Amino acid sequence: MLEKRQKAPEKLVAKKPLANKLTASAAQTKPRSNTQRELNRDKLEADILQHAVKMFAECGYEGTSIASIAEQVGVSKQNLLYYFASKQILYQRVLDDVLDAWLDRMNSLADESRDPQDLLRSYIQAKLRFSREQPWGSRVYAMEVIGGAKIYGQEIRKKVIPLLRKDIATFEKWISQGKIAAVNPTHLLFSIWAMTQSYADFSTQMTLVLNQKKLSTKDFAEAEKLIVEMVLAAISIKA
Amino acid sequence: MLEKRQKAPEKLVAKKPLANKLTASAAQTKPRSNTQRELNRDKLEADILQHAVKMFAECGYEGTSIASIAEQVGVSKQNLLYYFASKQILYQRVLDDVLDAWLDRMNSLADESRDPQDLLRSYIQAKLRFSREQPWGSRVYAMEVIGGAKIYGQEIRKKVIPLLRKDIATFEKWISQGKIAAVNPTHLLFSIWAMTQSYADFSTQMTLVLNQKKLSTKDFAEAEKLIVEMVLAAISIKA
DNA sequence: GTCTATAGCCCGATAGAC
DNA sequence: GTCTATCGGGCTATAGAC
Repeated sequence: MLEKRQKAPEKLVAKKPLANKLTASAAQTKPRSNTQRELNRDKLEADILQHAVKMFAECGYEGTSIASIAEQVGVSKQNLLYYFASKQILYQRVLDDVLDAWLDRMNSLADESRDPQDLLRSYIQAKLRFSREQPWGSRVYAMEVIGGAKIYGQEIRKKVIPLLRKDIATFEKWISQGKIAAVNPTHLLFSIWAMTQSYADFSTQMTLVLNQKKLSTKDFAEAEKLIVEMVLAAISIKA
Repeated sequence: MLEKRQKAPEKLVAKKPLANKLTASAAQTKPRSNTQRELNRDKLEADILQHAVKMFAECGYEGTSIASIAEQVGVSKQNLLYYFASKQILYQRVLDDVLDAWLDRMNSLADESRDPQDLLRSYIQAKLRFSREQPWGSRVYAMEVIGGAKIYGQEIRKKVIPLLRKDIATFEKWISQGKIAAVNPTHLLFSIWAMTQSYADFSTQMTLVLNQKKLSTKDFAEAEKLIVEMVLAAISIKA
């Protein structure tokens, strides 16, 4: 099982196969045509990534064949492999993009000019919005973590864990400053993460309960209201 | 993608391949030997299911080969296929057992002799205990749901959704009786589910944050304390 | 960059001897 | 019930023509 995934332990650089240096040198002779080509390449890359994230979310890493992604995009499997040299590189690029988009949205909790209440409200809003707008990315990330993060663990260690620890440290500072109640900061963060994440990961089950085809804007608004209420109640200092 | 999974749309009965009627007739001639055989068969079946749930949790449905499960159990792939006629039947049996064990543990919220506070505390405790004691089952279920419940959706509709709706109805009754605050009952249940479930599904990420090899009893105790606090605070009627 | 062709492997499942 | 043998098919990835 593991051998299959790890039989290529060489450094897999999830970057564009033909780097921009090529573009730079060729741009001196045929600037316009080359720019056009570059645009096409970026467009196709974006197309591939967009379909890949959906298929990985629906079928998992092993359950998704590059042929099926290529079919959705409308290119040949071999052509897809020209842009992404291997399935694992494509998968890592998908997760890179998910993390980048997530990091973009999540403001830091460390802004000292704002109240903990305000910051937590924004944090919950941002994470819920990510679940709503990028459910496939959330799900691919979730499946990777649930399976033990066999492929993307190192990147999670580098990019996600330090951020979570920083958020926990912020909670601890608030507690020591008497700004919020002395709740367990680690599990508070885990709970916020769990509640917001689940609106992407478990939406299938939720829509079955609600008897809807998909979660509506109203559902997310009500979710936000309840989660914010619960978290603010948890950190409010009892009289 | 889908065709592969659904190319066998005949009714897949996830039951023991050789039913007990065989045992009953043979038992009249060779009662002891047959009972012994039956015990061996049950033991082997249990062994297979135990290893299968771990592998499905770690590698997903498509990522797990029946050969790798057989290897773990110590039988041949063909022998495994004698007990479970196909990979999909084995997978469904795994999920059947997960649901059965879960339903066993989860007491109903409908016990009218107990307070909402007590019932919710027990509910959270039971669900957290399931995450702690059967993390693999929880993860297999989670992965199935995240991927859209393509294989097990019908069973979820039949067995899980009605229960969740019943729990929500109980919340609504409590609200109408003035026993708890008028929170959104649906999203309250989603939140409880999310927070408790995540201690199985996201334990990989949690242990990285905590810098531990695995979640400890103490971690679960602290989680329970915070989740119970948050939920009870949410349903407490403001003065 | 896109195509055809195919190598090389793993997989699920079956057939049939014992 | 367990074994050996194997079929038929899908998969990733590469080779090489254009």
